[in-house]
Parts: sequence; structure tokens; C-alpha cells
Amino acid sequence: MDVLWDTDGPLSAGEVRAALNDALPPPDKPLAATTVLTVLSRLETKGFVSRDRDAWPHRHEATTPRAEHMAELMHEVLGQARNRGAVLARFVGRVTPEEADELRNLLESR
Amino acid sequence: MDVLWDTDGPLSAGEVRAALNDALPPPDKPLAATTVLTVLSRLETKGFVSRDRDAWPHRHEATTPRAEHMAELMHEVLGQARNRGAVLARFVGRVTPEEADELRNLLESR
DNA sequence: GATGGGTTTCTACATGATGTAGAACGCTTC
DNA sequence: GAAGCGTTCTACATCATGTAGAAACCCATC
Repeated sequence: MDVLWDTDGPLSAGEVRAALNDALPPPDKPLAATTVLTVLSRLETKGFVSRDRDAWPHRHEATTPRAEHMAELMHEVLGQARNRGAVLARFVGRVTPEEADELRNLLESR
Repeated sequence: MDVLWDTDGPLSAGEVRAALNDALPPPDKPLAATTVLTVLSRLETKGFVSRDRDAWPHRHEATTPRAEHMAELMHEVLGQARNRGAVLARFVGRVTPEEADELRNLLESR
């Protein structure tokens, strides 16, 4: 499923399958077409993928770009904490120096 | 399971059960003792809880404080991204003003 | 307008995580 | 040594996830 986010091309169909199979370690058997469709459907149900049913074949697209999605996840985690300050402190504590700079810049221009 | 983290008292046993049942909406039936123990065991297996088997009853303790754990989760998410910069940007973009200040402070004294 | 090949839907099955608990044995205390 | 809580082992339901078969479907082409 992760590979689907990587294959973040603007639109797609059973091409997703090809991409996935390409990314697969050679000795593995390729995924069935239905498998890919099933997963795409489930992702659609969860709102991670949107599907254009007017096109043929249907075109699929990630509803939110990966980075956005990641950031959302981080906020979800943070949102569950009662003492966000403490969490943020720990978070910042483990950040690499580069990331720290990055953050400083981002916070400055806000 | 979440409630277990909230009940972050230094040590505990079947007191956890009492705490859980107290937190439960009244109309619910209380949890069986074994249920709580099972969950604690599983948490121990995953390394989230440590158990002092020398004491009787055994004393349980969260291995990492909640805030720490949350911060770890956030880093796990961040770690999975290829373009961390983008993720951080999105993350900071959605942060409340208070949190932004918090972050600035934390980054300053580092 | 019948045929063929990729697309889609529906249904199904295995696996693993999680929530819940019964049966039975163990430790302490009185 | 009996009572009662604690512990272990085993078990079952539910849900998410990965995988795919069967059959209906669409479009291009013959």
C-alpha cells in the first residue's frame, strides 16, 4: 500500500499495477489486477484516493499529497496528547540540527 | 488501551483495572480482571510496559512516559517521508500560534 | 454486431492485531 | 488449609489488510 503513495503520479489506472510490479523484488509473483483494484477501492473508501468514474479506464489520484498526509498524521498524534507542550519539547529534542534550522526558518516566515 | 497510558502512575497491578472501570461509562459492564492482565501482557511483549515479577502482585509501569511516546510516534512518521522538509513545512503550517511560540522557544534554547 | 482483452465489481479467504474473557493454577493472609 | 485476588494459558469475535477468482463490463476492431 505504501508504494501507492510513492507512485504519486497525477492520474492512473491499471498502470498502478505495472508500477507496483516493477517495484517488486523480481522473484516475487506479480500482483493480480484485481488485487490492485481492491486496494484502490478500499483507499477510496477511506478517502485517500479519488476516482474518476467518468473516464475509461477510471483514473485514480491521491486526494492529499504525501507530505500533507504525513503532516496530518503528525498532528493527529499531537492532538491526542493532553500536554502538547511536553510532546513538542520531546519532539524538538530529537530533531537533527538541519531539521532544527529548517523549523526555525519556517517559524520565522509565518 | 489508551486509558492505560493515562493511568500513568508509577507502579500498579489490578489497580489498573479499578482505574479503567472507574473511567468507563457507567452503563458498561466492568472489565474482567483477566482482560486487563492480557492487555498488560501484550503491552509488555511490545515493550510499552515493564513488569516487576518479583513483587506480588506484579507491578506494571509504562516504559516510556506518554509525551515521550508521542514524540517518538511523530518522529516515526517523519522518518518515513522522503522529503522531510516538505512535511515539516506542512506541519508547521497547521500549528496554532501558541504552539508556534512554544516551538520557537524550544528551538532557541537548544 | 460478434470477439477479445483489459477493467471493474463482488465475493472470498488467510493472516494478524485487538478486545474480551473462562478455566485453572499460584501466592498471601488469616 | 481455606478464601480470595493475581496470574497464566487458551479461546473466541471482530476488524484491517493482502491477495485473488468469477463474472459482468466497456471499447476497439474485425
